[in-house]
Amino acid sequence: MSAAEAETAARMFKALGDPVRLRLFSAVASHEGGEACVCDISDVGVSQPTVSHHLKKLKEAGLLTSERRGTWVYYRVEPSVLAAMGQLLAIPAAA
Amino acid sequence: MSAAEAETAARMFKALGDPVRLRLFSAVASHEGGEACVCDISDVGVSQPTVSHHLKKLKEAGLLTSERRGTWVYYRVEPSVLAAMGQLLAIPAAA
DNA sequence: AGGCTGGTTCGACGTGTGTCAACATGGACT
DNA sequence: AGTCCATGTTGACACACGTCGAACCAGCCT
Repeated sequence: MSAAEAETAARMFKALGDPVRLRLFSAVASHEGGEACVCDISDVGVSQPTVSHHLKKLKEAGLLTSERRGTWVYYRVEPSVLAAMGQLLAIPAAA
Repeated sequence: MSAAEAETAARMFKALGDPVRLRLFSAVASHEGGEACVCDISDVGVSQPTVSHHLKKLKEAGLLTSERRGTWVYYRVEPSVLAAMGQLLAIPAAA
């Protein structure tokens, strides 16, 4: 594994390396229709600005995409990135 | 996903959220026999104490186990933890 | 015993990260 | 227009993290 590959992949793992972000990500992923508005998932024990901050981090890492529809902002998971991470873990597991 | 579950899982993702650790982990996993001694994988661009520090972090996260055999210390991946992480990513990918 | 090589631990330094309160933005509704 | 509500942004602070050099431990070798 090259240094550049590691840099890219580590950014994704790092994005999930926080309990709050992991719960937010899981909440979006398991929500009906694969998308959720912020108001539905902001009960994770931290203040609302902190939720927004973490969602921004997840978006920067490429794990989520956001879209504004009227008053609310909806977040959706990016399946391709998820598959890449899963494959990265599956290879050593098979060996 | 509960707060306790997120805490545990986030520790594993966080452990892989560093390029150096990701390369070390990948090197151990892809090494012959599923195990590697530190001297075989310590060419990742950082000093040797730093390598030891990161290996300790991976061990604390439950991703690696270490065993001393004579002069050398061998590290090995923990397959069960790997499978748990993969499942955590596979569930949202399928939905 | 004494030295040599491989690994770990310690102490310290700079940087990054998570968190919040306060403020700004942007759309809906009257 | 003007107000309200849902989000995002900014600034600031404490804490954790990555990194290194130096000191320290654990086995082999002569």
